[in-house]
Amino acid sequence: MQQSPVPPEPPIYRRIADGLREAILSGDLRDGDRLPGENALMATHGIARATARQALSVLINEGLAVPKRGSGVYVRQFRPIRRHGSRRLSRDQWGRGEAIWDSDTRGRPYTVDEVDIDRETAEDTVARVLGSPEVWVRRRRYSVDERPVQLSVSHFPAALVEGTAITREDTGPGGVYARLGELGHAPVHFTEEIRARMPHPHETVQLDLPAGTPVIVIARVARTADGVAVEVNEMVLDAASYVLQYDFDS
Amino acid sequence: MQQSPVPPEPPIYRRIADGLREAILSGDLRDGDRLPGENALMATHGIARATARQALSVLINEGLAVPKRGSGVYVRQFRPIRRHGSRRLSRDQWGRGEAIWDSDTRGRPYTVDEVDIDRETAEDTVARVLGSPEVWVRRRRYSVDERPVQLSVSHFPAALVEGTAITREDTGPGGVYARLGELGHAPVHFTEEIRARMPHPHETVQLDLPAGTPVIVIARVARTADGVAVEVNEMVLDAASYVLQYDFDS
DNA sequence: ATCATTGATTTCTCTAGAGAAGTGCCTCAC
DNA sequence: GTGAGGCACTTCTCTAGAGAAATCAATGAT
Repeated sequence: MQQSPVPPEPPIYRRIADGLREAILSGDLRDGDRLPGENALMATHGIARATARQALSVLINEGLAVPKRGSGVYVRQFRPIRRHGSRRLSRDQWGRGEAIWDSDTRGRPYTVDEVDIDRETAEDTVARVLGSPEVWVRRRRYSVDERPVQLSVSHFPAALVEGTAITREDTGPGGVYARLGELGHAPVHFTEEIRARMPHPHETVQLDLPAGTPVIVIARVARTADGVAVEVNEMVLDAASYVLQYDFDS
Repeated sequence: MQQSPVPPEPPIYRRIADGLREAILSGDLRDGDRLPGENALMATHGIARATARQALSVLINEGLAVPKRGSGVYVRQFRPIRRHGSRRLSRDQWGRGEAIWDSDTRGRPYTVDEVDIDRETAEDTVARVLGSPEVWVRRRRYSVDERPVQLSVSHFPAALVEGTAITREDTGPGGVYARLGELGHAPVHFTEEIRARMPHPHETVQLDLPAGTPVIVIARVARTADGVAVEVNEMVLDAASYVLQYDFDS
């Protein structure tokens, strides 16, 4: 147990990264600004290419910068979408509460890029919650402003939705929840479980994620008034594009 | 607009990373298992050290592996704590003098490592929400099983809590919410905003985060029945240690 | 004016090698 | 047995250099 009398200096690449990060977080470098590239860092600091790249990779993996091959390295922009979980209780009662984080509140239009509907045998966890091994699965990708921001996989008990519009691409007005209501299984209770992690490779491709961007994973279970689970929906969100909001009373 | 007839092969380091990832996700390599290191990859694939390191760094930045200097590279483990949102803040709990955190850990003991209480001038956003530029700030770090898992910074309007136990280290039974209740400002409405991002350097140090671990940031605003904000709490969570849960009705 | 080509710039991938620093195991002295 | 020292192994940091691939702007042909 010996005390280190002199804290060792951080390595070169880290000192350079620290300096650049400071410039970004302090606002000296703003969204879309160009960072000094490999060649610039090599010249100004007198270091090898690999060391310059290592410094830049720190910022890239932190999600603060994005490299554009053949062009340069740029400060990452962050303009999140606000996704409301439970708002109904609160909205009317105490009016508009002011938000902590800035976000794009005006509703930007969603588009659904890809739709894929199948009848499958569910994974164990999904099958257990839904009480049905056979499920209909709706996979969708949502985009905002031409940018993919969310993947969504919905599971429905096969016996429940067989033959309904839920098994077709166009679910009709009101979407799947309206159809479930018509079947006498209107979802009323919701549970959402939230995690965050680094994306898997296929998620990186489908969401077009740069390095250093985590994903938020939401697993939502919708239940009827009787407590019967009628939908399990797993959503994968580009974390840089979203702020989730939940309002509730004690 | 030319179609690429032959999809180009991914670079070596990526193919190696893909193989190792497959082994991890498929379960061939499990929590704590050791991955082939730099030297092993160099020998088996006939590549340079830098290339082997690049392959391993992919997995490390994805949070799937953790390097231990002088020892090796190991598969990462994931054991989350469940944090209940809308359910945990029930009046019953803090009315009975129980801390909020108790229900988070499901009986697992938590410790407060660091406590720091100050009177400060708040940032703009916090000042605006609380309607008070002067605030008392409580900074805390929570650990479970000797591991730091959460940083928490609470803000209270200075005029409201001046002279109360909220400005002292020991807030007494029931914590700050019980004290606010005694002052006639019991928090009833809650708003939580959630984001995920890569950690800042000081967060990496304070939470002892390995590379490739995002943080979940929660900004909670607590309001009285009149809609007056009495607390703004920003929490930073080790994303690998948490699952958030919110229950609500439509 | 519009389109194709060229060339400079930039990031990306990889090789080869070297020394520093931390870990863990084994051996040896006590 | 118990602790100290040594040694092999591991990751970490960095240098120097080279070609591939993408971008962007300028140039030239139509």
